[in-house]
Amino acid sequence: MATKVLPQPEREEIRVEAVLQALGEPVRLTIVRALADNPAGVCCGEIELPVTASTRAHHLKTLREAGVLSTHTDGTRRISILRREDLEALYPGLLTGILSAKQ
Amino acid sequence: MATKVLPQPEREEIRVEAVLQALGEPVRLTIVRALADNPAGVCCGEIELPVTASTRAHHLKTLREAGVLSTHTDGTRRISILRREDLEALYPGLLTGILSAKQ
DNA sequence: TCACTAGTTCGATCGTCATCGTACTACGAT
DNA sequence: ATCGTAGTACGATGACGATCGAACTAGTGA
Repeated sequence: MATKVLPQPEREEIRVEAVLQALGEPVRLTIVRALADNPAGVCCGEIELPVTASTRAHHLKTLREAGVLSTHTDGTRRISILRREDLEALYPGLLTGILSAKQ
Repeated sequence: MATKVLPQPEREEIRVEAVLQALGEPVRLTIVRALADNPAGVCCGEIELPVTASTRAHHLKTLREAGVLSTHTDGTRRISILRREDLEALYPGLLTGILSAKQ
């Protein structure tokens, strides 16, 4: 089945501006919250979003390139996982703070 | 001298999307870092920025309306202060995480 | 009163990006 | 092989926002 990890920045390549800009978009923040609720990873299509599939793919790419999430293939599906460890190492408390928002 | 506080959202009116969007802009992040280094407040013009005065005013307004900083008049000057307490109460760890970034 | 200084506001411009539809790729099942 | 499903890539469009200059406001000091 040869799962494959999609290209993403190394931990030391992650820039805080990119992370914040990625998180500062409502749809993407929804995605991040969904990923936070599912540490095992989520299939992109499972997250309910008010946008089409192509827009969804665009946001996932943005989040991946910013270093917020990691994506690996699983057959025809793509599983995304929040890069908690990396983000916590770089910006301790940031993720927790964001997720603690009462929305 | 009657200093006056410029209009800003109450703590419970602050939205995490607005905060993250405000912080996800390089110039504004520079401003926030400068404010973090000066808990007593900073006069807008003192922060070295690669933009004109009007753009600077625009960014300060954005940050104020997002609830990131507070501004009060002091004669002809305007002093801005990071709303650390409010942000820490709403999103504990967020600010610390961002500021701990090695840039 | 009359400048001078600090800063805002307004309108215009320009770039970026969120969104969409369509076409495409890749995997799985029949 | 063929079809269906999951998702991406591309090109176009429209909206938002970063930027600027110019005009304006307000406080300070001569």
